[in-house]
Amino acid sequence: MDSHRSLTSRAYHQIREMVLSGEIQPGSRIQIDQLRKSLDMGASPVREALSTLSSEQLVVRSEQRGFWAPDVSVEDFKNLLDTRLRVEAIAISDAVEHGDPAWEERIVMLQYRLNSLDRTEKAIEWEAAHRDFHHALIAACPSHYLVDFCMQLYDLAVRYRNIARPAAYPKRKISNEHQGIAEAALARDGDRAARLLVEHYRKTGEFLFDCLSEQDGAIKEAV
Amino acid sequence: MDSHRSLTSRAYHQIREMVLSGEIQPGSRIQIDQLRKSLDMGASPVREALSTLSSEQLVVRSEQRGFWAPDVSVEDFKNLLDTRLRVEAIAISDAVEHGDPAWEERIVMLQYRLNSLDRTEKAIEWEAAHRDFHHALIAACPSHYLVDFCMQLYDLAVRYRNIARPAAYPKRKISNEHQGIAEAALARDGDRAARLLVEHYRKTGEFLFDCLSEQDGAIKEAV
DNA sequence: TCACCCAAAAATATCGATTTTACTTACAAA
DNA sequence: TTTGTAAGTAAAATCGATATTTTTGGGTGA
Repeated sequence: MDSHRSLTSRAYHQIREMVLSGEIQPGSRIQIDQLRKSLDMGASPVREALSTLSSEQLVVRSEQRGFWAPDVSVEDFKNLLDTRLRVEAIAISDAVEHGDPAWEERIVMLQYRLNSLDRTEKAIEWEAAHRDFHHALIAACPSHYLVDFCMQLYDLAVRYRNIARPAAYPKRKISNEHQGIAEAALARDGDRAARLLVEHYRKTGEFLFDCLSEQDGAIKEAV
Repeated sequence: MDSHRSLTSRAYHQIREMVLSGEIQPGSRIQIDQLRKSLDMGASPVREALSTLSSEQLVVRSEQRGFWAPDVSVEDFKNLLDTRLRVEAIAISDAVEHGDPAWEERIVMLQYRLNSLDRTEKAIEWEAAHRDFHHALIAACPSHYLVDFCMQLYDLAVRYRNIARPAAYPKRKISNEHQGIAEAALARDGDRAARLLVEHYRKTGEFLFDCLSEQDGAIKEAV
């Protein structure tokens, strides 16, 4: 990729992936020296990457004491989801209002791609396509501030999805939901698109919510 | 301050101030070596600070080519303001719904402090108090994601205010507007608080909008 | 005059080593 | 026991130097 030219950006992307995937456990310490060795680079690029990640909430920095993977909690996930629903509803309405033909075509293309990929067999590609699809929906929103914020929340939500580790994905046809949202967007029905998107997130959210609560329970029992 | 213990955080705050105040001109290059000397420290803390700032949109990073102060434009300010109005309206409604006595007391206290300070004679203190006041209004919003985002947008807006350099501040009594918002919030009238807050920002926004447009005109004439 | 290429200069990116800070353990005094 | 203190250890923070990359400026040929 173009953005992996410098060691700093390689470190950024790799550490980011480790946090999002749950490979680095929530609440656990992130040691610079250890990363430095496993990534085979000096401390500077690692520190820079961690600094950047910490202002994206993907890493928590404690002055003079190092870096940590953020804690997770049902409470936090509730806030995250709730914020996302409301902000992204605004973003998609804006996008529907301002989208041009290129915006439409990209949505169509990505929806097709998403349908072509098997979620479990081609997990990496599916993840990337899913993110691209949701980005494409709101990409025509004139405020890049809003779009960037939505994608930041998207990433944090994906982390919760990975950490909740659902035994199996729900049976409801997610691709149908995607199609509904895309159709509403392309039909320039902003309200409907927003409503369906919110519903889509809320359903996924509640499913994960249950997974998380079970884990919490299991942990408490173990103690 | 507590947060200035490390060189990195000193660098962060100082560079941030330089960008927000307009001391570093929009679009101009930010040279590491120059900063390193003027701040009297090594390159590492400076780079870390710049990395952090770049993911807060206060600095633009161009891979392998260094760092720059973000460009400004009327278009961008429009987006920024518009985003802010809508997101902060949500935040203050939430805060009004969830605020506790400590939240109320802090608003009262900060409004008093703000009124006691002269905007031109005690500019630094006024700025800090103004930021604290606006933060206090939304601080009871349960989603720290939303609150943090609002404050990020607040800072970007302050940058525009500093860059627009209004010859004189408008005559309208800003403290009255603040009081109106605070009263509505304390009376638990979320809708009214949101409406007044939006109005407050929009008025300031349009005022700055004019200043910026004039500057644009002046620049074009000079060329 | 203009476009193009190459060498010198400047600036960024990175590393390895040093310094500083925070945490832990051990021990002594109350 | 509890409290306080001091030495030792581990990790982060920082620095100075080196390696890479980009930019600049001048010269050449069409």
